[in-house]
Amino acid sequence: MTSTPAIPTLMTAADDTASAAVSAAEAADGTGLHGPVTDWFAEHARDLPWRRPAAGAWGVMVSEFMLQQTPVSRVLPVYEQWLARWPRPADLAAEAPGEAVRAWGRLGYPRRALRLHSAASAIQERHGGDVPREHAQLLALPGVGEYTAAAVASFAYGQRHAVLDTNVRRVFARAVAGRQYPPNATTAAERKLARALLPEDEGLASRWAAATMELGALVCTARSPECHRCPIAAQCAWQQAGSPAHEGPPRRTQTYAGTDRQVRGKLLAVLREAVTPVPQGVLDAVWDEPVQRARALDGLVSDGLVEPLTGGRYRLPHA
DNA sequence: CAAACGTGGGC
DNA sequence: TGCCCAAGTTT
Repeated sequence: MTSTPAIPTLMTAADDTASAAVSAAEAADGTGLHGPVTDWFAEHARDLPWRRPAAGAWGVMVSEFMLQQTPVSRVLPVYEQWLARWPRPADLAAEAPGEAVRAWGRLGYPRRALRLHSAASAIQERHGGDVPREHAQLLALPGVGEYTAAAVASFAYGQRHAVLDTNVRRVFARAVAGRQYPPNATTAAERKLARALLPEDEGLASRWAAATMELGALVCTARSPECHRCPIAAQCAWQQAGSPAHEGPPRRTQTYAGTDRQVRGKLLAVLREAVTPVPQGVLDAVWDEPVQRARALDGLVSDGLVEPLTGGRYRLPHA
């Protein structure tokens, strides 16, 4: 290392110490963080099915859809059944979308099931049935955003991409910016930092992405981080600052009880279990407030999650 | 860019 | 009990 790559700051005066710490560590392995974090990962990584070589790019992609806003423990059983039933994108694409919604079970955010089905169809039509390798082509698939495109390219194909999920953002917020939590929405500064911290070597970059994510999931957790188990605790800006509590606007929380979302969930739960079309009256029983109930059902229909039939009957979408 | 979008487990 | 949080994307 003869030169020190520029490490962007997170743009606040409070981050001077963090920037200095990272810049100083540059002399070692690029950041001083790569070795400790990837070594820790090599020893402590969970043996998750989508990390096994047999999972393939499709397995990785399915897992990424399911893991969006959803804990690993709840994904595991659904993932196994899904891959057993639809081992390739073509297998899913050949099914009615409603079957994807049904198999999604209670994972939540069922539009993901619909989008995964659409993505499988797009893969079949545009990419000959193989999950594309290029970031731009991944990003063009339904339900694939910035994070998922980078994750599939990195985890499935070993490419060098900044993978910025909630875990990584929290790790960087603490280790580098010295803050307890990252901003509510991903910022340009965070993207810049993630790119700057990315190891040059492709293989190492891929492991780094998975390792920082795992560190955030297992050690540097939101509620009660276990800093005594952290491989970079000694270099952590937040630790060095005395673990200051979060400042600024409260992190946005979502309400659920009494919302349309809850009603949609109840309606769809009935339709998932039904083998034959469901009469309006059965759906009416899940929620007593008629205006909200109708609005929720309309929403499900316009989202393509529910198909209205003649005679006021409904079912999961067949095409 | 804020808001919508499910569900369940932990503390 | 009730709030917080979980590998985001879309509009």
